[in-house]
Amino acid sequence: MEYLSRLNGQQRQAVTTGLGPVLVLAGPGSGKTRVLTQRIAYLIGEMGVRPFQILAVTFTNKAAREMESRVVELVGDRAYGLTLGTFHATCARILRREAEHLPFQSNYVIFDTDDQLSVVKRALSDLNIDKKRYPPQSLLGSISRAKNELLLPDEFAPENYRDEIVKRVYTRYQEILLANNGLDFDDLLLWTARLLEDVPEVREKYARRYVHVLVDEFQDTNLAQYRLLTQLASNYRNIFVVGDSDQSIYAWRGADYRNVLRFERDFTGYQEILLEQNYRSTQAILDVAMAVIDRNPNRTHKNLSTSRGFGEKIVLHETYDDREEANYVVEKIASLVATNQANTGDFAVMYRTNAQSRLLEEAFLHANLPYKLVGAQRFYGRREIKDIIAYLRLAHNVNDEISLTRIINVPARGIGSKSLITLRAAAQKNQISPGNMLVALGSKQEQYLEHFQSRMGSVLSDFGELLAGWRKLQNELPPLALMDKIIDDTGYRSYIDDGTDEGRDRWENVMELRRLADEFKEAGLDAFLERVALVSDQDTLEGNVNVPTLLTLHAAKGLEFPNVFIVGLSDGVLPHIRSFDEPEGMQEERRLFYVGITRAKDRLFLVLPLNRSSFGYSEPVDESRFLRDIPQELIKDSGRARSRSHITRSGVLRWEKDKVPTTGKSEPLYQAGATVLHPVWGEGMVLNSRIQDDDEIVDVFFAGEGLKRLAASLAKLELKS
DNA sequence: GCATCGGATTTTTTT
DNA sequence: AATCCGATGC
Repeated sequence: MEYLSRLNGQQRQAVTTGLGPVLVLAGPGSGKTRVLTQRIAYLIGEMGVRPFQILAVTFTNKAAREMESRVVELVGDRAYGLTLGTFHATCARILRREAEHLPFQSNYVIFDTDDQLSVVKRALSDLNIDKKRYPPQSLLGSISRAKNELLLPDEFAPENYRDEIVKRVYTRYQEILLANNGLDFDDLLLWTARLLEDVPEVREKYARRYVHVLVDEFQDTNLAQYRLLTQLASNYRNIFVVGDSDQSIYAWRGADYRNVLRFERDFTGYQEILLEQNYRSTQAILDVAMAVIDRNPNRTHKNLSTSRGFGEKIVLHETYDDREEANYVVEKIASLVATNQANTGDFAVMYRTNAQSRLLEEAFLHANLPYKLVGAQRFYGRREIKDIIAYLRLAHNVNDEISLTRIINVPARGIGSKSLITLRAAAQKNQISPGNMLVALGSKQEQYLEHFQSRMGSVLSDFGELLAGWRKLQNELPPLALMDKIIDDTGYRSYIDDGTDEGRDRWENVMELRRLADEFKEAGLDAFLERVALVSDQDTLEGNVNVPTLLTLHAAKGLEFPNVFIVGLSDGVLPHIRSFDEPEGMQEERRLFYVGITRAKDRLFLVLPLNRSSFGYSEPVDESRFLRDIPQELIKDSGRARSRSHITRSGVLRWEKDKVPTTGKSEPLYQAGATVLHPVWGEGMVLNSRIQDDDEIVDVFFAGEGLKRLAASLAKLELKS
């Protein structure tokens, strides 16, 4: 129990509290994860609770993994059997196990946002609704909101004409999903919650098993998640939730702060514990954060305090435009690293919208500085990855028509839209799915051939034969082998790798996916597909790469960095223009800014461009209204020139242009972050190094000299440890 | 059935 | 600026 001594009084109270409902209100940096993990350890180690009786849910796999490893650190293999995972993954598993009670089969596939959009479009065309008048995106939003409120199509009560349309589309949408044996993200929560509410024996089973339920980021739960939790905790009422309403930034996807009120109402006699002591940031940063968040109405003021001291004032910097904003960030990072004030991995650059990452990436590439970018889209959104996954999904579940439509003619095999329409019609006539019709054609069931012209029939049968083959192998081969067979059968490699640089990149992405598939030798195709469907953006954050991180403010939640840049602080970006109409939205923007600020441990840089390019044009922009709320005495006197007219396009340090690194065989001797000694310039910091033509090219930042590019064979560098 | 061109459209945030 | 969609021609 020696670990308990490292907790403060409130934390210890939370960790060691007895049975019953507990609501922990935890400010940023107050050791929330620590409390959760130690609570689990305490239950296992001191209260004699068996791990399989504990359920802990988070929002991202990364948070789940981190909690798991910390629990293992504390109690070792006594943690074995613990249920710890994201809401979505936990639900996905329950649904596979309990599929017999539900209107789909256990080998269902999970539809991502793109798939969902395809389904909406299908529904619109089935119903003859004009998608110009009813944009699929917005209909999908309405459907998703309904699902988050646990409303099935026939329970959806229209309040206006648009709702009538939504209801019709939603009805058709859900029919299509079920016909495809597919579930969307919202369904995972919806069906699990409904299952627990509607089938008493299932509820009993889980409510009796899970003696303790723990929830991270409670402020981000939606109604479906809340109802799910109350069902799970219905037997023992040992529910331990941790959250911070000031960090609620997901209302737009159904998160409902009223869940805190519901909790207070439904779990009477609950204990409330406040964690206010901050262990992360300097007081200067906390003062800025409080100044910003205090402007939100209807909240109780939290007094964030730290024992870390005041620290450095924050930096507010204006640049001419967004391009120079990116350059400023890169230069600032380089100079802090070069002057030994920080390590390369100590930085995060945060922005409101994903599109803002592009200029930043360009600036980093230009300066030859490595970086990492958080965002699942980056990988899983790629065409080649989606193609391969669609093939696997189809092999796993031939009813998945969305995947079928995606790849039936990729690579081109002469099955165009005409054939597809004919296939669909024929399948419908025979009361089977198009996938099954193909499999039948491929298995030489000639009776179906009569629906097609001879050439069409033979191309379809050929493809059906392939599909039938994969389907058979799907259970025998590990995911990687099946993937290779598909790539081989379809000639996918020569299709994608056309000899261009882009083609090579695309093939490398496929190789990356192969590597991931290889990790699922034992777990199987099921688990692999679930994993690729439920990756979150944060999950793409690799742990130990020691380079700056680029990420959205949303993705930054739960993380911390010594030095944080928040860029694009102009009105319309942060707060985003789409939130201008409703005060609720504006308040959420403010919380988003607050989340960003409170990620910083030591230094905070707020950067704003005076001009911004959008759709190809550069326009002057106003500064973010949030900046006006920060007291001057917390801001370092820098960057904010006497007059805005002093800030011009000129005088920007441009880093040497160079070619992309070649593919050398050996490893660079000098690693980014290492200190080297040069006979003339003295001590410098390695920013980047790569092998080029049998030599090593090293970029070194010398405090007095600036950035120098050196050839290792000539420069006589000495590596200091 | 497929490639190409031109015009429209895009940008909120994500499990 | 970049991508997507639909119409057109081959």
